[in-house]
Amino acid sequence: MIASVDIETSCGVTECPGFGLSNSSKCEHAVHFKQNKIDIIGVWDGQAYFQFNEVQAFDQWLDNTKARIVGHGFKFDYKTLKAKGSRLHPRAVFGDTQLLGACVHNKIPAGYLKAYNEKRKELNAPLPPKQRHRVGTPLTLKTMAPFYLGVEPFWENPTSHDDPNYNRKDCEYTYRLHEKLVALTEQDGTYKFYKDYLVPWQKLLAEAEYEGVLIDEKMLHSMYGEATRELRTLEEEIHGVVGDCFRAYRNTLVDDLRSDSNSRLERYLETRLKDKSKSKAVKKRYKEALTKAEKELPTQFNLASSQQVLRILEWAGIDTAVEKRDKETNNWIEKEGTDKYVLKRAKVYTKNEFASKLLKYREKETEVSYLKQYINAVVGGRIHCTLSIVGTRTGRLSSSGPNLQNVKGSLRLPFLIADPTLYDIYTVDSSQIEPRVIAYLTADQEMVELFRQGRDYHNYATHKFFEETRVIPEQDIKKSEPSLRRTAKTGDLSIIYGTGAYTFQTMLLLREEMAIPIERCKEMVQSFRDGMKGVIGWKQNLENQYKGGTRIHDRFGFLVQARDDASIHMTLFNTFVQGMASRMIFHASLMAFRDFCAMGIDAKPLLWVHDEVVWRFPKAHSEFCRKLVDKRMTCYKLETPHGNVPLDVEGNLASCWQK
DNA sequence: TTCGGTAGCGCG
DNA sequence: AAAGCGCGCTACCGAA
Repeated sequence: MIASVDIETSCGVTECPGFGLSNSSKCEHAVHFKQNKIDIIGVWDGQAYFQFNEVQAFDQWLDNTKARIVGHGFKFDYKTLKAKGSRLHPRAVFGDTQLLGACVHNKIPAGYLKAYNEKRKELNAPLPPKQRHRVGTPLTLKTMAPFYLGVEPFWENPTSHDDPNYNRKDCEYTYRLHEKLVALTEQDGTYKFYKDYLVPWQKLLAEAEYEGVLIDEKMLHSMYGEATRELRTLEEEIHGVVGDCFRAYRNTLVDDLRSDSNSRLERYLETRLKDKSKSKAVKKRYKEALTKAEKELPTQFNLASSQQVLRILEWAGIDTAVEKRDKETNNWIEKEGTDKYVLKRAKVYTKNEFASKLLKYREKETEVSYLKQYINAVVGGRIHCTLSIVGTRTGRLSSSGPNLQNVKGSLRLPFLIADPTLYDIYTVDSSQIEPRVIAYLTADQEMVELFRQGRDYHNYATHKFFEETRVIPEQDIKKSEPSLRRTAKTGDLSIIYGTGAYTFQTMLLLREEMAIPIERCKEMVQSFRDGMKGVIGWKQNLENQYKGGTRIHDRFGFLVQARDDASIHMTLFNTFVQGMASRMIFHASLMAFRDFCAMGIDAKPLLWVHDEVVWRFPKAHSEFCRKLVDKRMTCYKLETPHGNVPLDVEGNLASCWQK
């Protein structure tokens, strides 16, 4: 028997002012599986609706019926149920309509969503803030049920989320949606991908999110304190330098206030004031208000304001002109910017010291804001991010709440990941998986041979970029031409995806602080492309097929799609390579995890950063586990007419997360 | 006061 | 076409 399940939750932190509220401005506890409480567990078995308030009753029902459960975005429900003591086993979880929705070809069109969200806006207007209808996306039940089932859109009262009637509706619609979307995906030929990969992947993610990663809170706080102090020093230094500039800026603000005050006063005296004898008193009032406003003006620049930084940069003689693409017309337009590119340009081309100062400040400021995020995210000594498997078009994972896929290398020290007395932490990444996947897909003979012979891709690329280096044996490039190799490394992957000379120049400036004339960049890009004719040709052919309506699937059965609002040339091939690489790594972690489970070894992957996986291994078995994980990551058969492309991994066993 | 868009930045 | 792609988060800022 299949049954759909949906739970309603609210803040479960008794000392929180939002306690018991499902959707309040007080807190976000209702959506954290460790901080929420369950108000309703609703179940629809196709015939009848049941409701439980206690997980024990739900477990009892599950034991009796042996139901196979479907849900919508059920990972959250699963974690919450488990955290409240439910014995719900992953085996009992049969499907998820959100994952099905990601697989069906006929997705909700943009126009439909637009209409939905306009209606939403209308209904939201009279509602109190923070208690409004949430935005409808292509994968929310609120939009999927009306679209695929033809039922009326249903607008829950957002202030009382625990209304049993709404829960019943959610359960029923999930149940019907499941039947409908299974049929649709079977027609589309995507059901197999959903069943064999997405559902098991989702279950693995649920286990990892549930466990979370252990944090050394003491270290985290001390790093935050230290970074904050350093930031303050850098900030003071900058404010000390820009004093003149600030006073000029402040004068313009004062002038603005005065002229604004004057014009409002005049208008008032002319049009509103009937009793002219009161004009003196009015003037006095305006004068006082003006003085007060002037007193409240800032006493120093806000360095987080790009508008104000722009003034500083102009004062410091830094060129702020940048050229960007207009989103609508796709034309190049002149703009002003204060970003890293502008600052590095000033630092490298004109040796501007102020630019260096600001770069240092910005870097520290980012560290502080990241550390703050992590401090706020710790619950019970751990951070539990959410890993979304349908959040990206490419099929990569995305991480949120907080995003643990963009943690600066220098900030990874407090991430113990798991109890160091019991576990070793294994950080393993797949070496150069994207060019390897490219070699496999394109079956380019040179690239296949390159990897088969265990050679280095960046050395190879250096030969493609710089004709004059071809007299040097490839294996000697790294030590005899390190600078050229770094240049090649900067562009050897992205140029295949579409990077041109101008972007290449920018990347060289940002990453290597190299100042290369554009003509030289053009030559390098051209030279590289000429050397990669096989790969570029395959890419072109893929794009032509896609334009002709061919459905492109990767070896997992994943449908490869270009971005709607961008050119196929820029996104299709990248999507194929990036996504497939990520699926290979993720699936390898599932295979290894299953191996460990079968052997009774308590090893688990806890974090995925695209081509990097962070595991915890029981100390007694870590060497064995390491070998098995490496094997699972490298055992894919990437067959080409020129032989199989080998894979390679680089792993590090330690007591915390390694860079 | 809130909302939505933008700028900027981190990771792969 | 001077065409890298893929994400999430914070602060700012103008409009409502």
